[in-house]
Amino acid sequence: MATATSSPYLASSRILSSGPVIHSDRSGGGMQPGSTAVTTVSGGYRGDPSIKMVQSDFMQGAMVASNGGHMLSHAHQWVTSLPHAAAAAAAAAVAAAEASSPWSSSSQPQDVKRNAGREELHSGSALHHRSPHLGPHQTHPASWGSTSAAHISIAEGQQQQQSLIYSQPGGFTVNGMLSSQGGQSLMHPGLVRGESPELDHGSHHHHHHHHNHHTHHHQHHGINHDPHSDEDTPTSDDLEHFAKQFKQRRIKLGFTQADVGLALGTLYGNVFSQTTICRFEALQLSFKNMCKLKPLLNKWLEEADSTTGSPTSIDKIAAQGRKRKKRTSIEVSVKGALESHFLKCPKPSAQEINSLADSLQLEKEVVRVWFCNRRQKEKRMTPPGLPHTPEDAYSQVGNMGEKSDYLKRQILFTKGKDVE
DNA sequence: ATGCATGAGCC
DNA sequence: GCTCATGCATA
Repeated sequence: MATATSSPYLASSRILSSGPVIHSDRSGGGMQPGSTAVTTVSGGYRGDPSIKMVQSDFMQGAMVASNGGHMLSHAHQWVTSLPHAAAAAAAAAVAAAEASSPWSSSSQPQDVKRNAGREELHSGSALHHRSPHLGPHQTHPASWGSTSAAHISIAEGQQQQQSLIYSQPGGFTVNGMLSSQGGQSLMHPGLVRGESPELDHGSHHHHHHHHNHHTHHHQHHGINHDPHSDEDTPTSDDLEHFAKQFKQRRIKLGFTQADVGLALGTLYGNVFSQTTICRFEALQLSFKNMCKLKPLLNKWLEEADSTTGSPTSIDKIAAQGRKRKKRTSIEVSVKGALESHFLKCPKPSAQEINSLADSLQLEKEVVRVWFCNRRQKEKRMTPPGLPHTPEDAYSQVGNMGEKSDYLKRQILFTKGKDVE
């Protein structure tokens, strides 16, 4: 009721019913039989803290890469689950205020938007939970590597200033209800400060290679330039180094990426997922985003190894009641088609998307989102399609001569230091 | 580790 | 509708 998102899927599923309900309807642009995409049906439960944790931890350890194969599913179906009564008291209150939006009925962070608190972080009590396991793992699934366009534009011409400090869905910390241990509700950390004005290029063309994107220099007000200080906009090199360092320390300390994400929540009120931490370590975030997270992670790092004996386990704040569309699995061949279209035209018009969707037998929305994600991927610090296995890396060092400096260092980066 | 998805804010 | 930050679900 409160939020009327512009999501086109609103029509079909709504919140109601208990337990997973499969809706197999779809209006406008539905898939035809023998479609090229499959929407898997499985998960669909609302966030259960414990499960979430387990999943995250598990994720890091196991890495089975076996794919049964895709079956052609008829219509798409997404699961709707009920925001059942298990909601935590505080959360319930917030959640109650809102219950629209196709799949997510979780409360939105409408409380603290950007601009809210921007004071320095006052770490009350540092808590992080250790993961009992600590498994050595890693087997990277080969990326669908065929990505050729490897030009990364770190922060293109248009600046958009996001809300860097909103609380996450589950973290109703803003309302001062951190039901956890110590209780103290933490405010949002301030860190949204100045942007580096020298983020080059405004070029939207990814069809030629630029080099040395990391070679930008900060030309600030002549203050101190301490790469280790979060007072200053770091260079790509700083970030790269920090990321590596961070990962190393984190592992030594015995924390998983998920642990860190949660700890950040307890420390600063901003919970992050395993995904984000992972992407940070792999430099797969935008330059700007990296800069934003660095101070936080740095802070955590300090807290972490200084507190190397503080058990204090926290409870996991969970995102309750989320109904999200099932992830569409796009066939490899179709991906190829999309990819080639992307190379020709990274920003297809609505019409183009429509026809493309039609020819590929995909929903328009799926295609649109695909392009959005693809574009976003292009903007990451680390170009997509880089080797993820030492072998590949070695083979690449051979003909390194033709690659850009940026790519070179990325390759070396992934090759040498990237160990977990 | 990564693919597809959501949503806020901007245009 | 786009970008950008972020994450669930999956491989």
